[in-house]
Amino acid sequence: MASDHTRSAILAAAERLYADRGFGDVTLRDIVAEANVNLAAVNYHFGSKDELIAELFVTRSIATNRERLRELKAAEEQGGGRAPIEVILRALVGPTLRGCLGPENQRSTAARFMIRASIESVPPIRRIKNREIDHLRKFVGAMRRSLPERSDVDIYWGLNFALAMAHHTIRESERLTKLSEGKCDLDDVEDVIARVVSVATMALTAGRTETKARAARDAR
Amino acid sequence: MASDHTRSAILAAAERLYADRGFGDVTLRDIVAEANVNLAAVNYHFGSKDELIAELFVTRSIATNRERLRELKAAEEQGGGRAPIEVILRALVGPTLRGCLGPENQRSTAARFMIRASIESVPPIRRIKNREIDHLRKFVGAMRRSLPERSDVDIYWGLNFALAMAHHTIRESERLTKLSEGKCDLDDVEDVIARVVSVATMALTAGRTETKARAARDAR
DNA sequence: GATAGTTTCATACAAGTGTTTGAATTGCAA
DNA sequence: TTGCAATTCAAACACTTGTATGAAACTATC
Repeated sequence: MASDHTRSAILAAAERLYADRGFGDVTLRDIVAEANVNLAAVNYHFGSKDELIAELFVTRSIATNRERLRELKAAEEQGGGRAPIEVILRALVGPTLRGCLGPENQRSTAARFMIRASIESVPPIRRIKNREIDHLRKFVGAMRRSLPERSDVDIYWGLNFALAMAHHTIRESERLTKLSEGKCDLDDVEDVIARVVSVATMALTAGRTETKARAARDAR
Repeated sequence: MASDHTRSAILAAAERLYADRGFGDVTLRDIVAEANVNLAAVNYHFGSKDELIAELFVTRSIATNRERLRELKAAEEQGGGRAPIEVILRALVGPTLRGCLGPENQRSTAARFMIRASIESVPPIRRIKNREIDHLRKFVGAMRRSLPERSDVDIYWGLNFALAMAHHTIRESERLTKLSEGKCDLDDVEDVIARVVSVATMALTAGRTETKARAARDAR
């Protein structure tokens, strides 16, 4: 297994092409041309196209998840096993947002790849995402400890909305920029994180949901 | 143009198949088999596969947008040109959520198709979605009138988050059900709408973001 | 430096795709 | 009925896709 040169050239080329042009119209032939390797090398080193994509995605999402858990663990240790909800939420959405937003011209290939993966949702990636639930449960646990008086249902909804805001902002960042005519600064990642965390925190700490829901329903 | 029989049979079959199996693995041959028409009929009546998909999506999203604007207009007229923010948000996310959620076994083909369109994001559909901005501007206008003291940036972010929660909940409804082990009832559409509207309203009406964030941080 | 295992390569394969063609059929008007 | 346009049809076209093959080139070990 001398140099791994071919293998990593394929990975790099594939990530770059997928990031730039999406999964839809990048073929194995495009990839091997970009990597200057033989067509058969993909199947030799990865088994199939789908496994190549899976490896790319797994690598990146493991890195994100590790960073998430690192932040979460640090926060809980500092708080003696119980972290403030904002810090938990920040650990949940911060790494993803930091990894995908920021000044467009200095976004890493990895970031652009993950944005694509978030937009296009191709089968091998979807399969991996479905296994992400165990990872999320760790955040559910931390949130329960942070807000013990809160019902499970509210916790789940809060988690869902936090992820919703983060992922949707990544997916539709271009549209938001256009809609707001540049007034929403998506390059200021920390501001975006603060906004998402703030709203998610409100969702989780405001008066009981049934009350809110009834109030909202009656308001019409 | 006697009966339109073939044309509408293709539309119905395509919508049903796409809804059930996704855009990825439904071919024109699948569609014409389901519709009991000849393969060439698709190109004869629609020009191309992409135009067929586009027509399906346009039809459905026009219907949703019309419903949205109907609710918005009604609300503003009732309020003398200015509607409460909750009602505006409800007009924004209500029709979409009502169209896509609800008891799974009684979801219309149209609903399941729109969920697919929201998950898979195929090129002809993406092109159409990009033209949705003008439609959203009408809601920006209504929100400005409803919250005149609010900055444009906050309005845009509020709109973004409202759409985020609605669309993400639709896209990931299966995962939320699994994560919460069924505790989050996605069949109760009006409850989902109330939750989304409630959180989005808080996002738009709470004190300035920095204040909110600090307050939330201090609240522990 | 011969040998065994790994990696690379050109090439072919098999299957599936959307689209086109041109003849047959149908439906309607003169 | 005749004529003409619209529609349907079977067939083929043109092309791309991911994958498999088997020989060649390399690499490291003895």
